[in-house]
Amino acid sequence: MAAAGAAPRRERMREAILRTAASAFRRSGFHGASTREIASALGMTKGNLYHYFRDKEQILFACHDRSLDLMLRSLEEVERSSLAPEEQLRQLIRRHVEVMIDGLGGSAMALEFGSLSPPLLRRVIAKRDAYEAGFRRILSRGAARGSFRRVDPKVIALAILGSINWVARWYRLEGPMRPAEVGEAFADYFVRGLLASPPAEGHGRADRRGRR
Amino acid sequence: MAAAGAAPRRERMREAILRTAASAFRRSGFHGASTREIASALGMTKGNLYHYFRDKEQILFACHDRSLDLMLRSLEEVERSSLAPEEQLRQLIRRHVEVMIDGLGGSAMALEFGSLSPPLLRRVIAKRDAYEAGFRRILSRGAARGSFRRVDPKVIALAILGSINWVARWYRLEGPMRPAEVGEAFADYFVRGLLASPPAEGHGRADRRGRR
DNA sequence: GTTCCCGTTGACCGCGCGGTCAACGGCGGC
DNA sequence: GCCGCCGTTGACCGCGCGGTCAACGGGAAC
Repeated sequence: MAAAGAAPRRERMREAILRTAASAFRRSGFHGASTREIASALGMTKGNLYHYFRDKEQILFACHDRSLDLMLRSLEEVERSSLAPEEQLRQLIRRHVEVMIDGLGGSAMALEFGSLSPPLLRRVIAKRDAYEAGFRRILSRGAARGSFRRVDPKVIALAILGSINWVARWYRLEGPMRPAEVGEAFADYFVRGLLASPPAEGHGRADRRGRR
Repeated sequence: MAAAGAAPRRERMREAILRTAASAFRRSGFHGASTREIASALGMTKGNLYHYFRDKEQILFACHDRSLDLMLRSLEEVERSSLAPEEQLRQLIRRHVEVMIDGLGGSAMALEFGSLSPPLLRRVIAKRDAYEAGFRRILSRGAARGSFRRVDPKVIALAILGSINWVARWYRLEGPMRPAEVGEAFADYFVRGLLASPPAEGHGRADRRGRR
């Protein structure tokens, strides 16, 4: 056989399992989705899952870990670019939305992680925190340049991320909107709420605020 | 006796159970939280739960149902008021955030409902849809008046609601922010992204912005 | 043709789950 | 002072879960 696939057989199987499992976890929750059910959706039996993952928890962990890696890669690329902060933010939001929808495993960020044992939980949280920190960094950079209003980056980052992660709860592939359209709408809305001056024109030199 | 408490004993017990259960469901998921664990957090034994609710599913259903009723009541009050749409939206967001945090272990709207059986699920979805419809109505009304930009009300409503529901995932009472501050920050941000003309800083709101 | 290995199976295990129920006890009504 | 009732218990049940393992089979390597 030629190395066309590029991904070793075993690795492709692991990925298929993660996709299926993530989807089941999202539908029924970690404890609600049985290993039998996941296996059967893949056309195999439960025992076989354990040749690819040590246990169920490792599957949940891998879901989170992979999708967080995807997100972190997006973040890195966007930050390395020379785009203005508002454009960086727009792009990051777009990509996050698309990973959330297309990268089926992607929606892992919306899964419960309360069910992970402390060591694995710590690793997931560390990556999630790194991602959130990047988000806040972009907000702060934009504020420093004067293109964004000065907001609390923590709360606003969580607001934006919450919206995006929630997409996994309502988006349906059969629906009328393409993933990219959702991403565009979100990016537009969230960036607009941050801009110091109205987008169309007018350098309305924002007010100097500083109470409290 | 003196009707001071106003709520019959039994009803108060039911409410306590719902609070505790909602919190457990949020932490571990519906299937991950055992009835023994919920009962023990209330200082009782599992069997006793079944004197207040027929089964575990009824508990989850009641969580959703009550918090949706709260939200719908908010919506009704806000819509009946004569406030401008942007002020209605601001208030609705504030109240939703606060119910989410303070309310019935509040965050029921953020719980999985995939575990409900079809008949109960339908009832929950009906109420949720009614609430979302109200949200969209306010957006459309604002657009009709020219105070809001013309956006897709569906997507934007889901964006806002996602953010708010996500609060249940990260808000900690021990944290630095008061619930009302989160609500204010959200209301401000989400309304600003919708306004057709820049805020102009004079809406008589007693907001305090700026971080330390 | 023979060997070996890896992906796969299905029978099996113990556990903790959701849910049931007979018994009980303390308090309010009389 | 007695009765009846409601809230509460804890022993109990069957089930389906996550996880294990001996056995097997078919394709690649030689």
